[in-house]
Amino acid sequence: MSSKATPPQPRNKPLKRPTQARAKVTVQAIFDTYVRIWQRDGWERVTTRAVALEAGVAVGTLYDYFPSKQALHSGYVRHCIERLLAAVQVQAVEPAGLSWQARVTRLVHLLGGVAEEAAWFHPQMLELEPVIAEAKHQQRAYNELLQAWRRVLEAASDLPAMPSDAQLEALHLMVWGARRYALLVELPPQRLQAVVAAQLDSCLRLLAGPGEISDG
Amino acid sequence: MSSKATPPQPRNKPLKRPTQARAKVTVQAIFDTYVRIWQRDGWERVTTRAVALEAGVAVGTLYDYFPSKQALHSGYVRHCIERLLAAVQVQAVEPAGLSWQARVTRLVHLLGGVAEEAAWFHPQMLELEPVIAEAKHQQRAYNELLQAWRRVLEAASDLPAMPSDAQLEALHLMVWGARRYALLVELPPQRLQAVVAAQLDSCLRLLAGPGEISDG
Amino acid sequence: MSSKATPPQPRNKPLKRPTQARAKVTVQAIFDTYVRIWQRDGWERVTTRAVALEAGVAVGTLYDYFPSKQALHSGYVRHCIERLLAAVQVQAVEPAGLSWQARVTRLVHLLGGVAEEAAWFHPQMLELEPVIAEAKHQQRAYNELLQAWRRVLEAASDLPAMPSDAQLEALHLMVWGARRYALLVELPPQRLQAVVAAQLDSCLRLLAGPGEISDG
Amino acid sequence: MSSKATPPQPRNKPLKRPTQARAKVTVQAIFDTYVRIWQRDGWERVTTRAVALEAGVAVGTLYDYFPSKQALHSGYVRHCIERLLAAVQVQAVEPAGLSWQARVTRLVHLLGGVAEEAAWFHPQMLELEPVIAEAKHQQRAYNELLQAWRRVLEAASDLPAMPSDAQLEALHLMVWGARRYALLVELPPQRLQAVVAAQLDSCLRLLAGPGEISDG
DNA sequence: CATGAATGAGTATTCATTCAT
DNA sequence: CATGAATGAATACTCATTCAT
Repeated sequence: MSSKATPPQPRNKPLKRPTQARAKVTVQAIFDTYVRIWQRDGWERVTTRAVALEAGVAVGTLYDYFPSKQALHSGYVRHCIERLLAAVQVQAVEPAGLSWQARVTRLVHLLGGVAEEAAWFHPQMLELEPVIAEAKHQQRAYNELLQAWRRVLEAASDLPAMPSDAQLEALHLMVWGARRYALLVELPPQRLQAVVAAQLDSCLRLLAGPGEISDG
Repeated sequence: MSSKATPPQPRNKPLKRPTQARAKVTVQAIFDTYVRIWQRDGWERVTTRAVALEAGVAVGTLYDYFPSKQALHSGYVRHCIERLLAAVQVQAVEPAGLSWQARVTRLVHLLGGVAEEAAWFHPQMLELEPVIAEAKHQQRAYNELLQAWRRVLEAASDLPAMPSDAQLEALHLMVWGARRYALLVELPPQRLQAVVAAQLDSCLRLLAGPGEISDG
Repeated sequence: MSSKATPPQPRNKPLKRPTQARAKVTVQAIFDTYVRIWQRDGWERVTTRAVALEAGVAVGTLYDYFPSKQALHSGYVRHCIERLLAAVQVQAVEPAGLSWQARVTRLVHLLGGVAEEAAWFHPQMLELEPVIAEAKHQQRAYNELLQAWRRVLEAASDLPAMPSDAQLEALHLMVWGARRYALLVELPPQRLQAVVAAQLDSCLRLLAGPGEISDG
Repeated sequence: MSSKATPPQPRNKPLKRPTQARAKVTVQAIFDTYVRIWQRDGWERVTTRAVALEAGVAVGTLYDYFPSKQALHSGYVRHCIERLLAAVQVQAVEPAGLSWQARVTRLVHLLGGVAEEAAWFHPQMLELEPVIAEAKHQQRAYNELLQAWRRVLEAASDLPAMPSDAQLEALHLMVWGARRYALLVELPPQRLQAVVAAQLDSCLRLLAGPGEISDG
């Protein structure tokens, strides 16, 4: 009888799912434009209108697939992490018959190479992620990558001893965290290369066994 | 209707330098409020108006000290990094007569402890920094911390061999980057502790000497 | 990116007339959904898309029958008023041989009961009508209902004296306006009932004849 | 440590209260413009931007005093009802020594005259009120006006008999509701005048006493 | 000097309407 | 002939910044 209306609640689901081929193209164009604007003009210039227009669609179309700017960002990050994990999972164990050192070296380079591989891993984006979204994406990636390390090492039958969980985490944190930090401070490629070599050396030593450290 | 303000034209210079004691107190209050609001209410709530009001000054006064929001942020980060570097520089070399291992251990813990030490090093803030400002602060901190490592190791007369520049950088990147990354993924304290131990072990090995790594 | 629609240029005529039986069903479904959404979710949620989808047709189909949202609303209100007037006209004169008091009582209750009778007379809707459409529907209903009063009273041969036009209008305005206002302020049923009784009493007196009013 | 931020909740209090004289002028200008645009251009054209600009202030200034469009509307309606009630309360009892008939006549004309008195009582606005806001304003006005009737009648010592509560409500509903409805259907002034006379007559009879109604 | 009222460009988001399929 | 993907003008609201008092 009176104005008992359900309170307006923001949409949280996309109106449409990109089922048709045409729609998939649209979504991909939006993702591409999203990251392009970010990199070219900075975060402040990433507006839904700008993304939509530069992607060649109307704002309304963007909102057909992403119910909010936040959802666009989350969707993009999920998309990226999916690709990252897929790449790691496939390549990490692939060529059989490698020494464990070779395997680890491959993985370190694979993880490191991720940055140059594509714009979708621009460090600024991941840096900002926890601020504008939640840490869950990062945490998922962290755990998945930890598993990747484990699988690589388990596949290496000649490894002297499987590292402890803590060692594994240390390994991953050092390799991945150092890489992220290097991108952040924009370490020149040459220095980066040298650093990666030193880092790899360190990893191999850690995995090679206890060794002897003289503690005077 | 009354005062028609000309459209915002950002100034280039701060109008005042905090030369007087009273001014320093004001600036400190602004800094404190800045980080307090950030932590309590999130980045979205950090507005110049909110900061000024909660700091007990008028918005205009805030703008007397900081010509823009950007300048406020930069000023705050500079302030933090100054304190960080001061702490490192003082403590790193202080107690003479330590073994190099002890020195390195001290430094690693010092760097690691920095995050829990105080709010002025809130990780979210540094994560966001490159997005809303430039990378220069991070770069300066990076270089200064690299010097800290060098000084610590140079002060250790019993160190077998001074590491190469690349090794030094690798060392720092791993320690610092891993720590940042651990904060990002919110690694539980217990696991963090184990990881730090493993990491420290790795650092000590690296510095202990070339060792032998059998590369099949 | 695909179909660039020209900016909305409202058409002037409905493209189809619901001549076929199937079309009438569709129109009825749209009307039903229109009012259902309004009542359930409030005016803000009444969007053409929502109406069409919930009615089980495509938006485009809705626009085949109604050239604009405005037209949909107007069509619905016309539909309602048609039904209201039909009900009044049929019932008002029907049982012959009633006293004029009984006739008036019947009409008052009929008019009053209209609100509780069905959703198609939701008061909010009529309240909003003049805002989003024109007053013409209300005016037409007003005039028709005035005629209903006249017919009822003309059919009552035992009525002492036919009231003047002004009296007739006063009668209707009081009965109908009071009812609308009562709905607006959500008068509780019990109080409403008492009020209706008093009101009816007043009507009967007015019609009974001049009476005597001592005006000091 | 992480992004535990209080969720952004829309402001519900004005940032400023119009304490200074200048501010009061501003608020009044906003109110005037609000109703002017509504009447001149219709509800659809009432946008916060339009109101602010035509009132000669910036949008931000409007939002300094009204935290939302809803609040602006509510504030305006409250403002109007306040004025209405003040007028009624003052004038209803004022000239002592009047007959009860004269008092009632005065009140009826006072209530009726309200519409011509000022734009702030435009019927469309009150019609829309329950849709975009809550019924509470209307209910408050209803109750206050009921009290006005009671006071007026209590002040009339020569009134034959105090009407029952139901009769009082019926009286007010008829007078006020009829007037609202007459405005809605845009009854021409001449007919309105005649109707008011008939209505007044009816009221006086109702109050004069039981009378005799022959019910055949 | 400090103040805080006023500014207004800019943001995310909605929804009536069209038309290619 | 129905469909629903795409359109984009328009809206409420924010907040860094200024300057008259």
